[in-house]
Amino acid sequence: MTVAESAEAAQRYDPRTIQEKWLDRWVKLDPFRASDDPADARERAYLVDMFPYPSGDLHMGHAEAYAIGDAIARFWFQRGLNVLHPIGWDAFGLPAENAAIRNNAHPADWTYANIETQAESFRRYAVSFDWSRRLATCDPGYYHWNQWLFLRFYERGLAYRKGGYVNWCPKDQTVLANEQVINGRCERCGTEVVRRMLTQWYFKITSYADQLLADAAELEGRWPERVLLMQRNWIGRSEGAEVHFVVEGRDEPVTVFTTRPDTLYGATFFVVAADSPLAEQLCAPDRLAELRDYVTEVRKLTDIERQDTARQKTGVFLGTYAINPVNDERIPVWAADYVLPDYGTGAIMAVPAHDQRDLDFARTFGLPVRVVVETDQPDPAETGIATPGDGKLINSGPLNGLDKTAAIAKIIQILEEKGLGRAAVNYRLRDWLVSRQRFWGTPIPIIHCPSCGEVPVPEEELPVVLPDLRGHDLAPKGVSPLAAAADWVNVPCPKCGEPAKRDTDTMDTFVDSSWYFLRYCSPGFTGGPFNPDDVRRWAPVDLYVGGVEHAILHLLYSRFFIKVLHDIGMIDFREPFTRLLNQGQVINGGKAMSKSLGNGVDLGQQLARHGVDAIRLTMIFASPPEDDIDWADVNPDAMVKFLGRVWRLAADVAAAAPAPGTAAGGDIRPNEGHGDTELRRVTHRAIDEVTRLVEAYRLNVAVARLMELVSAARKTIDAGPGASDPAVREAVEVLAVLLSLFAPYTAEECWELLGHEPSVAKAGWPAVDPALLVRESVTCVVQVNGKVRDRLEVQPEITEDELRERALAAPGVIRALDGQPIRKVIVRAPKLVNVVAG
RNA sequence: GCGGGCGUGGCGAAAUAGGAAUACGCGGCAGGUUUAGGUCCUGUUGGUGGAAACACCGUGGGGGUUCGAGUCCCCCCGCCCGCACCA
Repeated sequence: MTVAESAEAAQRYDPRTIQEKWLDRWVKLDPFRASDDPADARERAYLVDMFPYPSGDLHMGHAEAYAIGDAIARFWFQRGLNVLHPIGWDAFGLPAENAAIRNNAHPADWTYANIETQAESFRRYAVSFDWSRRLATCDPGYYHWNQWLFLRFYERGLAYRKGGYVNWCPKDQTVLANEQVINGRCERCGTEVVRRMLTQWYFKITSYADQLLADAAELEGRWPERVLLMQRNWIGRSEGAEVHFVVEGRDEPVTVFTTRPDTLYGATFFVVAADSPLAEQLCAPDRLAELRDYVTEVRKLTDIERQDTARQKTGVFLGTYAINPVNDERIPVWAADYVLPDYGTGAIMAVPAHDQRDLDFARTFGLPVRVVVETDQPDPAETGIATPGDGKLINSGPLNGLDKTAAIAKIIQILEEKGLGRAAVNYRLRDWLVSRQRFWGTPIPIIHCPSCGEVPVPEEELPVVLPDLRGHDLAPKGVSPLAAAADWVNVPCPKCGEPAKRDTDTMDTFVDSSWYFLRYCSPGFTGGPFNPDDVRRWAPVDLYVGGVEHAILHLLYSRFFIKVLHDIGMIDFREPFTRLLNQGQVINGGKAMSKSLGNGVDLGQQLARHGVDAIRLTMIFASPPEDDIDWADVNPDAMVKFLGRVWRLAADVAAAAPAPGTAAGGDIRPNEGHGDTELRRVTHRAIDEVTRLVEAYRLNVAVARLMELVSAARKTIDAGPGASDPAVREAVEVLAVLLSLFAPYTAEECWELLGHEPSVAKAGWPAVDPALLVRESVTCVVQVNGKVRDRLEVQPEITEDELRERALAAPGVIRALDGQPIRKVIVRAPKLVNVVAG
């Protein structure tokens, strides 16, 4: 490089050189360590970005999510808070196993290699993490505590094993939780899920259904409304009653749940889920063969077919009768697949007149329909349209004449008095199936002993470390690959010492992610999952940033875990995430990026082409954080251009008025009222507005304000007092600090050009001079009949009378009035006058 | 079907508490700098009419409340998301 060339390079904004320089310095400086010092008086703040799954390198979606979280974390740092902003990896899971099968390697090799790649990319992406706290859930030092927590759940009856129908993914050869079945398909691979009868481990999340629902109210306004709504729907609380029906030939009554006990007199038949054990129990012996044939047919249906509501109703009569407890009527018992075995009690009373599904069934099989709620709608038996429930009860004995609410109360009272039923609440939520027949997960710390049964692994023997199994076949076979590790499986029973076997299933990875944000508080702690003192200091998480795809799964499970830990007495709060911010997705050409569409955008290439700062700024500026960004609609070069303008401002200031020595600590130099007042007003308004905008997560608008500040500073240099004006230095120093939230490399470089060290990250948020926010004059809009006809420059403190007078004299007003009489004048000093005429 | 959200320039988007619609950026147009292109800088850019001043229209459509509505209320249309035989 010649001297002339290097001189020119020095005057050009060069993102690449800047990046390399600061990346190096930050590693040494490590500016974002959270302080655990109890004597640190700064207010603490805890921000967590949902941790990534280490499948390859970071992608465009990560770039958006972490740019948003980082802007807010850096804002908190600049505001002087003691910020905890950690990172880790959700490192167990199927893709690692599948990659290991493909490459005949160990899942750990693939996982840890990807973690290193992502960690390096995070550094380059300049995210303000406290790197001393990084964790990976596949470390034995982490999953040790999954096992420990599992045993705490087990002790309290919150972890249990039961047989029953489960969702089974034939491709992944493992069971799935209900939450992982999306439209009848596997959440991971999209394969249609089938039902299988298996014995599996569950967490009793249903015990917390009411609390999960009740506490959601506290999150109102702090979590996105749609997430709360999805959770409420998922929990699916309904109020009603349980009613006991005696079935002829059976001693024990059968209980049904109904939300409409008031229509009990309209029950004309009884339906039990065909594939529940109850169906066989209620079936007359001579009908058993028919029932079994029917169940075989039902089994052939996939969940997707079964959920098709347009499907013709099917079922079989079981040859028995149930007795309606309020009128002793004999009603036939049927088995059908429209009644679900695992909702309510798996049996219903059918009221065809007022329930569409029951009516469809009744019409298919010629069963009677009896109207018990009087409405102005035509007869359901004729129209095939069930009439809804609001009206006066008829044909219902003591309920006649009552409306719905009164009838429900009355019938519940009658049922309870006679011991025939009671008021009841039912939830759609089912227990969380946590065992998986896969290798790469946390081993379940239970030993099965032929004589002692389930025996917890003693605490001092934790962690139960995964066997290596390197070179073994990890391919899914429907039983856990761990079963093949004979040395590992066969152990003496901890209780009796006789030969026993380890449980070979592993835990759902959502167990790992249900509490990782507590582990960050003390990642090396060996006395428990977390150090309670540290958790008390930092948790709950003040702001949680991540995608809406976890609205139910992860967020519901985490809330459940926190409630259990609270009840165990390990923590003193009941909700994990005080605020939740769901960022949008990065799409391309209106569609999600995907290999099959060939519309993927590679983050590495984007960063190489435009630089980290420009990509971060593109992500922030494109739209509000919650909205999707269509990469086809954005232009990172525009951000490069903007960053170049900022850099040149700093270069101009440095050249025009070299800083008098270096200001260590890096405070913005007090301006003491010098320089161009107009620019100073713009600067202080920018500080004020950006502060409020970032606090409200309105980051795209905050960037727009920075752009305005850049334009104002440029004008002052080129067409005003020039680059040596103190107001210009002040503007550019402020700009560097504000910009550091979004474009840290460029901000650092500017800060250094302005004569500061060691890092803009240590600068502190600039203070607003309130005197500069007061406007000298205000533009008053003068309307005639609501239309703007003139504008006046007025003093902010102008009186209503004076303003009215001036407005009526304004030329635009006189012209618009054209002699019409004035009926009314509305004055909103100092901004608006509306003259009503005619 | 049920529940929720959203419709603003050619495009991404702004608009404290009902008070200047379209901030900021992209794209377009014009000019300056430049040998040229690019870079950079400046101006301009909702529609219609007009030389201009200016007028009229304009936030999916229709109605309403109000001195005043992108914002509040009612009806409709369109798009997106969630749930979906949940008794």
